[in-house]
Amino acid sequence: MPAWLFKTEPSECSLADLQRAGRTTWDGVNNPTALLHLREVRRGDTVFIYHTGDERAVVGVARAAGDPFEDPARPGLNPRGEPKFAVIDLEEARPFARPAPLAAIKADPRFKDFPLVTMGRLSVMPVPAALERALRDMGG
DNA sequence: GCCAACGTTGGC
DNA sequence: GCCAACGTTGGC
Repeated sequence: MPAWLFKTEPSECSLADLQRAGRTTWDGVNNPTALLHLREVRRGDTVFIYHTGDERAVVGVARAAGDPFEDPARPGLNPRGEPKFAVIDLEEARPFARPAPLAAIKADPRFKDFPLVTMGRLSVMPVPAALERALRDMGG
């Protein structure tokens, strides 16, 4: 099952918020590359949640509750005739026993090509299977 | 608060 | 279509 990493500012939508809400629509992705990745997520996929700002750590994991769909709040088509903005529902958010800090991820050579390290502004990215195992080892 | 990286916008 | 200016993200 593919895995992904979503970034969020915890003051906007934290892992605890996701947990509290149960099933939550993940919206607000604007970056074209991030949207390309978001459209590839499928129901049941694993979604690691990363907190930006002061925390800077992968804090837990959730599950895609369905496939991506057009953002009802932002209708409109891109130049290729597809809906411009996509969103997805997440569920089953649960925290890691120990958050995996960005500093530890950066220090681990297995992550040297991971977009979280190499590409600061990407908010949705694929997590290769080997790195999914590495993240679970680090975090719980 | 600063800055690097990247995207977007608008004049030409 | 080019490119300079500006905006945004997010670490430091």
